[in-house]
Amino acid sequence: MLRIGKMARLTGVKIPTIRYYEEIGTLAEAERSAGNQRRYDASALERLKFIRHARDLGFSLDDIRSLIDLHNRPGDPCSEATEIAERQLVAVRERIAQLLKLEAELSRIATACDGASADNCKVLHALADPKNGDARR
Amino acid sequence: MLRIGKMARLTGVKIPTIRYYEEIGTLAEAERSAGNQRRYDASALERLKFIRHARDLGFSLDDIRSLIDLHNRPGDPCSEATEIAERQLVAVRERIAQLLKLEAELSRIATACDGASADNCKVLHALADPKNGDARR
DNA sequence: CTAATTGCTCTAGCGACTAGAGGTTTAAGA
DNA sequence: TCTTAAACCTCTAGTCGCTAGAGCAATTAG
Repeated sequence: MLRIGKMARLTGVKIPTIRYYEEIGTLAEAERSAGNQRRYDASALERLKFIRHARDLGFSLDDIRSLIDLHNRPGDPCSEATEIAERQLVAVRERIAQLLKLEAELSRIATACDGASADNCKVLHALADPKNGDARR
Repeated sequence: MLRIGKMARLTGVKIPTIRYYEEIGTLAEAERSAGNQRRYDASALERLKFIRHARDLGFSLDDIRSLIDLHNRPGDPCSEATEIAERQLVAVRERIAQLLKLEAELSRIATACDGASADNCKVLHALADPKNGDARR
C-alpha cells in the first residue's frame, strides 16, 4: 500500500491536490491506516496517473469524471469518450488559432519601441489603439 | 458623461467586471451622480478600452496596472513597457508550442476509436498510458 | 526510545471574474 | 406631474483548479 507522498512522487501530482481530488469525488476515497492516514493500492495509482495525463491534455476535471465513469461501465459504447476527446481537440485548435493571432500582434507591439519616453511609447500607443491586426476573443 | 451600461456596450466589458476593475484599483474610482450612480468621462472610456485590449492580448491585470502607471508618468522611459510586452510574447509562444504538442496527441487519441465498447476503447487506453507523443507541462 | 519525517484537518487565498438577491435612481412617455 | 420600465446600486457567495499555512498526530529509521 502506498502513502500519499509516494503517490505524489510517482505521478507528479502534489499532495494537497490529491486530497482535493478526493474531496471533489474525482478520486475515490482512500482506505485509511489505523492512524487515519491514506493508503492507496495499485488501481488508485493508475487512476491518478490517468487524471494527471488527462489534465496535462487540458481536459477539465468535469470531463475527466465523465471519462472515469465511462471506464467504470465497461460494457457501454465509448462514443462518449471519443466525443469528449474531439471536443477537447476542437477547443485546443481554437486556442492555438487565437494565440497565433495574439503572437502576431504582440510581436508587432513588442518590437515597435526602442526606448522612447512613455508619452510617445509605441507599445503603449499600440495597446491603446486596437487598429490593425486585432484579435477579439 | 457616460453611464456604466454605455461603457459596457462601448468596450465589451461586462458591468460587474467594470465595477470589479474599480474595486481592485485598475480603473480609477468613477464620479457619482446625485443618486450615487457611476458617471464616466471620455478618458475613463479610453482607459477601459486599453484594459480590454490588453486583456485580450493575455496581459494580467497586474501587468496592466504597471502599464497604466507608466502611462501616468509620461516622462519615464518606456523600456518597462517593452519588457512587459516581450515577456508576454515569450509566454504566448511557449503556450503555442505546448498546445501544438497537445494537439498532436489529442488528434491521435480522438481518431483512435470507432465505436468499440468502453472496456477496450482506444481513447480511454490512450489516456491511461502516456507512452508515445506525451507532452508534460 | 527518540527524533525526523510524513501525514492529518481546517481555513483562507489566488486570479479574474460571474450570479443573484433585494433595493434605489433615472429617463421617457402619458 | 406622475408612473413605470429600465438601468443602476451594494453585498454576498460561487466558479475552477488548485496552493499555503497553522497546529497537530502518526509513522519510521536509527
